[in-house]
Amino acid sequence: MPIHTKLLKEHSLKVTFQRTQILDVIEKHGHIAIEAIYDEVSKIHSSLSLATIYKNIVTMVDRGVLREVPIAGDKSKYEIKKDDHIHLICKECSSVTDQHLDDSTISTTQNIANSSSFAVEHREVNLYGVCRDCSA
Amino acid sequence: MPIHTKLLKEHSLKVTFQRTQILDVIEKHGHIAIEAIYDEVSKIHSSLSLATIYKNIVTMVDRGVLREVPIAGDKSKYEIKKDDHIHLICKECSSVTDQHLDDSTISTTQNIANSSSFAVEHREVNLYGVCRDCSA
DNA sequence: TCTCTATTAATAAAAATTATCAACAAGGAA
DNA sequence: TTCCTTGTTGATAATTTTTATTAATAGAGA
Repeated sequence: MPIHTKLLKEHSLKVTFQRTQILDVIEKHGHIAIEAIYDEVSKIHSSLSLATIYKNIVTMVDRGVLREVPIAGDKSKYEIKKDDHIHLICKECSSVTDQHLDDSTISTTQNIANSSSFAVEHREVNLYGVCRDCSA
Repeated sequence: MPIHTKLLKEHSLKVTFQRTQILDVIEKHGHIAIEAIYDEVSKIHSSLSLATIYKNIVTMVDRGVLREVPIAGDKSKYEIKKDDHIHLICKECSSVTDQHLDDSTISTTQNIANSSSFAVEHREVNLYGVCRDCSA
């Protein structure tokens, strides 16, 4: 069974062509904005409605299939939900790349939250700057 | 000289009534969305235009007076720019509170960025969850 | 295959953001 | 202080982004 079919079923969502295409495109790009998903899925399914993208993004975020990555000064991007990690966000080319979030940082921030009696559900660590390619 | 007058002058921006009011409201709330700034400043300056808020937010972010705080599932909020810090973001009441970002976390993330030859300009550490008040 | 219900496409509507431009105000120069 | 230049404001239009509506369609279980 295709990986994204499985993912949808696990979250009790019907497996439609549109949804699997959306997930394929997100997976392929890692992080991608709504308009760009639409542009790309439209290539292989020209009758696709932009509203369908919006609705599916909303439902898949709600169900925990996707996660929104809000970005300062830009549109939000979306990724397949996975364990908390670091984002390196390039302000030149607006690329987003993942990095492992180490346990010490997790526990340190956990302590900070605990001291405020704040119950953390997930962490967002974004480093804004210039990527290797753009600084060359 | 009022603190926000000084802040504007330091960034070579004209000191207008609207700007100082906007900064006062942001300072008072810590983190606040555009529509809410408009609602509050309008109370004491009824002829205020919403477009004026938008234009000023954009220019003050550009000049480094303000910083955008993008939030997953919500509108961006804005804060007076200061050293990198942690945000505790409550998904119940959508409050945002600041916490000190410790040096060890800064240096750990710095190392991660270095290993990718990524030049960090600023860090965004957001912890999403439920605040003390809302979990009571 | 049939049936039920969720999903899609198309489109309208609403909400959010940006652009335009004449009137006005801030701040420096005289 | 007054004048002048230029940036800012307010009003509004235009654009962009997102959500709602609804009839037709397609997925998934019986």
